[in-house]
Amino acid sequence: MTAHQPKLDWRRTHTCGQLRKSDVGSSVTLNGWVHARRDHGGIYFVDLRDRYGLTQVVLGAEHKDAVKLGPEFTISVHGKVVARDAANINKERPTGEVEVIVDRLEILSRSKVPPFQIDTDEEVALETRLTYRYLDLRRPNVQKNLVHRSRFINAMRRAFEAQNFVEVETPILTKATPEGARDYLVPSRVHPGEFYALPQSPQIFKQLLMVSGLDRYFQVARCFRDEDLRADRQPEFTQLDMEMSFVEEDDIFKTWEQVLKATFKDAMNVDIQTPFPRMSWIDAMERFGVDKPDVRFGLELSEAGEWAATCEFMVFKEAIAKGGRVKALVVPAKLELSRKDVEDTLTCIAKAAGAGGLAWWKAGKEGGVGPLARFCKGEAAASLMKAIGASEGDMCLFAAGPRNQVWRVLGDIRTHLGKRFALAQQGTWKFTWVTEFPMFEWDADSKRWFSAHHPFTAPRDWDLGGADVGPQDPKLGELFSRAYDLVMNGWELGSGSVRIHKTDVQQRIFDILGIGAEEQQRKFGFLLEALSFGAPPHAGFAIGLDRLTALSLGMDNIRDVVAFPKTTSAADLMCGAPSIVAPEQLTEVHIKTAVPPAKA
RNA sequence: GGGGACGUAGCUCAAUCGGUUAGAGUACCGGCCUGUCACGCCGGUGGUUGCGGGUUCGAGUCCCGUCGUCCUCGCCA
Repeated sequence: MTAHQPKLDWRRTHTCGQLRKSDVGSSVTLNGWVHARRDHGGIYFVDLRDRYGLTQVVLGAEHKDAVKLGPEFTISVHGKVVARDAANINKERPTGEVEVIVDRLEILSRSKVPPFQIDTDEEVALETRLTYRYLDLRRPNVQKNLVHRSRFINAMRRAFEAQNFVEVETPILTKATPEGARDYLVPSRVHPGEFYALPQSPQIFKQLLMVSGLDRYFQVARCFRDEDLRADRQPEFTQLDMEMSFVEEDDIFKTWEQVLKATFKDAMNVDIQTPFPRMSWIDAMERFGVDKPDVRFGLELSEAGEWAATCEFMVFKEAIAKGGRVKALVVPAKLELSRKDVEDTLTCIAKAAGAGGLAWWKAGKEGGVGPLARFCKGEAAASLMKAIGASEGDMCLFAAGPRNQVWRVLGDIRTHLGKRFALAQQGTWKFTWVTEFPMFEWDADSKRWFSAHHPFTAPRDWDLGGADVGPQDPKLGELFSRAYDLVMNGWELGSGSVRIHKTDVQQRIFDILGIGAEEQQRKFGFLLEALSFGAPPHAGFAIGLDRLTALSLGMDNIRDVVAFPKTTSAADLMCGAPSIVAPEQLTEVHIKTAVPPAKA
């Protein structure tokens, strides 16, 4: 007659971040990982950790198992919640006023000694962290980034749904595109010698959804680009992608301003300023020298062309005569740039940006100091100071040459100075819409035009002669598009455009890009066909969620907000991807590699 | 594809001008400790200095190559 013994239940009644003074007296069961252990001979303390926090559990001498507990063992403890003596309260922890006196300990899972310590904030080499990413993610500071990301994305979802958007999934196995980034290819088993491509973005599909009448679409979309990596670029990344019908730029801007305002409030309780200021691309370049200006600080570029045209400094004079530009960056005297700073560091930046050198002048009514001083005698000094808005003692830096180079030189220097003097106020999020980008960019190597944004972007000024010029016409470089970027704190967060919704316009753009009629049909026939069935005017936008969530945490490496990121060489150190595959697998998909089987 | 930095104990780092047996902290193992909270104290194990070659009486250190990680230029419609 064996009485039926109910099996002891090891499952938790509370999490490790939950217990407070109000729980004193109750019996609880906690599950978690052994974080830190403190053995005092007759008494043994364990900080038990789970996603929610740490709770100190106390084991008396009767628990012989306790001394066998290793770091990162997974255990279950049952016991009574007691209040700590005033002297023993840990003010650093939310659970620090209580502890659990354990009457039952069960080891759920043992652990090998971990390759690095989970219970410290010691910096560990990324190589090791990524190899054991599942352990790295146990570290509270790393884990909280993923939790934040989840909260952030869900807040965005709610904001879009509140505005009647429909979330639609688009294919991952799709078609290679001739323009843009390098595609990741997937061989087809069923169609020998043919390939799918992973999407660089859901661009064409979302436009087709507008043709379908979905009207408002969004998606948390994974995108793939086979290009080299950076701190802010992974080969696969996530966009919050959207598209709207019967709208123009304004509507997209307003929608996103609402979504981002709601998201920052919802996920972070941060109030961001809306509407976001708008700035044309040409203004951004002229004022800041870059298309993604950090507007948290001033230090804007000034115009020196008029002064340069009549000055005695031949480099300036000739630059203007050749149709180039001369601009200046006036660095206030209080920032204290030394001659060495200018002639070493800043000149180095200028040269890297394509300049021959960096002309400088410490402004002064008596002619100032520096290489430019001898051209600034008498009236010239005063007129230059007036032209560029400099005061006595300011350090004035000049770039002369083709406008793209002038912008870049001074833009790079401005960005550098912003970082060096910490000019940007931390903890603020300043958004700007940058609008009216150039339509085409000339590629000197292939001697043809490329879309600055993508080939489906509507031109702003179709009448400017664009409809008649041939595909080699330099005038195409003067055309602007209806593309726009969202910039925050000097980062490009996302981009979008008003789209072409007419077949003939789309065909004309393909013509200019050197995509012939036959190729247009083969590669984009379905899109051109779709546009011929009453396509509504539409526009869209996509934001890089990895960058946005990283920035909202004050980080500048997106690996910190990606669960399983890849290295600079696009490898996954944990699972060992990419890897060779069995010859049979290759045969099945009709692939023969040109690489000898060296690393087997 | 180019440039730069780095690679030493499980982890984080040190090692003088090229010179004795490559050290420290931490982790781990053993011992002690009933109020700690990154507990403390005592003792111990632990090294193909990424890998291969070269120079040298002698290489962690210098040279060449290679692999890996990071940053960056090109690239990323």
